Amino acid sequence: MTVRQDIRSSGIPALCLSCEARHHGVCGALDPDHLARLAKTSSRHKIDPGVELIGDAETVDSYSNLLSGVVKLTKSLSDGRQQIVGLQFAPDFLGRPFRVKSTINAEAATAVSLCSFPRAAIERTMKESPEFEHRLLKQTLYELDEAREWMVTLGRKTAPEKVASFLLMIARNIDSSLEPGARSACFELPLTRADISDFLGTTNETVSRQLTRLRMDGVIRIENNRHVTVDSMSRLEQRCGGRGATAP
Amino acid sequence: MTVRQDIRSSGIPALCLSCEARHHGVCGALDPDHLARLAKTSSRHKIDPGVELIGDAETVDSYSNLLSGVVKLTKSLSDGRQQIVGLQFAPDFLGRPFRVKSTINAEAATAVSLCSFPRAAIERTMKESPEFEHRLLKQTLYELDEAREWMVTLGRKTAPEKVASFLLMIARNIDSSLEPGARSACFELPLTRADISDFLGTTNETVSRQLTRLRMDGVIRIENNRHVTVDSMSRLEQRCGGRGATAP
DNA sequence: GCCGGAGGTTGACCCAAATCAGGGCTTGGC
DNA sequence: GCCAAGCCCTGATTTGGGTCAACCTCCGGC
Repeated sequence: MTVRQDIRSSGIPALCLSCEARHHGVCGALDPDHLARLAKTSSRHKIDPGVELIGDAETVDSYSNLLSGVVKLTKSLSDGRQQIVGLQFAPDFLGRPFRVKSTINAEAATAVSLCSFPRAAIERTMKESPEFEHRLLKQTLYELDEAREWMVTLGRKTAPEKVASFLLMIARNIDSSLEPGARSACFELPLTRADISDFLGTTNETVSRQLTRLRMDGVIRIENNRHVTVDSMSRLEQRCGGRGATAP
Repeated sequence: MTVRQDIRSSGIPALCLSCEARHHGVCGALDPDHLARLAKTSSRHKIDPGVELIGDAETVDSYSNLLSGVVKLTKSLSDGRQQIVGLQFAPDFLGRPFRVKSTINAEAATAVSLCSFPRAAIERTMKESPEFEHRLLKQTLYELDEAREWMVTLGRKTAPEKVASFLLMIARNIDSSLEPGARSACFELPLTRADISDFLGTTNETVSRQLTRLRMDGVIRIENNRHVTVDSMSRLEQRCGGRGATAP
């Protein structure tokens, strides 16, 4: 409480205020001294869709908090085949600790604004504040869970199930007012059809076909290619291929 | 050094000695006091292939270090489709911090021996020793990298490429004497054909066909279904579909 | 020895999704 | 207004790998 007050009054970027909203914010854990010191080194950036964040000279040696927008993490094979291996939403933390060269590309999927810190500042904070590292561990564990969830989708689901699962995941991440038992949802798709297919391991034609099928069946509506309304969340869930059953 | 001496003389299980072998061992980071206290709570187990480790009453409330053997982490859909989302080799650390119910199944793929600690002891150590948590963060980051690497394989590689990639990964994990530029390798497959297909998102028939194709082409030899000799690592690598190129 | 089951291989067939191709809508530049 | 470039949709065709089925080998039990 006091911490957050202090942040607000000292003009530290808004990201730190929102960190507690999702469990993988990393700043909320800091005491006021560390926060203030970290804040002095921070800088804000606005990034256009399609711009690379990692591999770019300006940001390669920094860590950032994502303030708004969506960032896609991709890996490619040498012949051009590409796979999206993760999506980051505000207020996720961007950057890979303990590693100089990343094998992952990060690219703005939508317009993105972020608040970045020099590598040295973050690593110093990490050393001095165990609680900060603890938060980072939690975010990493969360991302690992997400990645493994998608491995099931990539390896075992059919094309219709993949697209339904994707819509559900986006709905839950974008439409933050969404309750677990909500009957409908409404959001802007942060990705093009081609991006979605890179995420799902299919082609843009297949994504397009499955979306029209969902439209025809009255499960969703789409306006302007991007604005999606899910009329029946339950019917969308049914098409995801059966949520993980741990016991046989 | 002294630490490792102390461990040996105090009869602490061997796992702690091997932790420094791979970067994701977690015990090497502890000071002697913590180590000794942790060691008192430890117990050793031998597990047969096919036995579930998580979901089982005896081990659900504990963390373990894997001493030998291979453990597969799986997720299933309600209709029975299954995906292996991770493999753990000695001396990996098993267990999911900060979470009571796991959505993941862990099962011994081969005969396994492990050394387990009660949940409370590990969590206490984690609180008191930031260095311990730091190691855990590193292991988690490493597993995240592995998971993302496999997402590319699952989403974008063909069946022949998948099988070649799998063999290469196993070779690198099992045959620990393997140098990056080695010309050949030799190891026991820790998984059945069905397991391999669950890992690669295909069927056992496809795995079998691709293995015979590799045999016919003189890239590998197989004895007793499990013992694999890679005669030409370079030709195997060529069939993996082109290692990740970050820049286009 | 006989039997049954698990794991592995191979062939024949078929289908879901990739590929190829064409066309429409929107947006921005000139 | 006109044109070009993205992005999206849809139809026709092809194919990689899934499905089904048969058979083999290796064990362990009795």
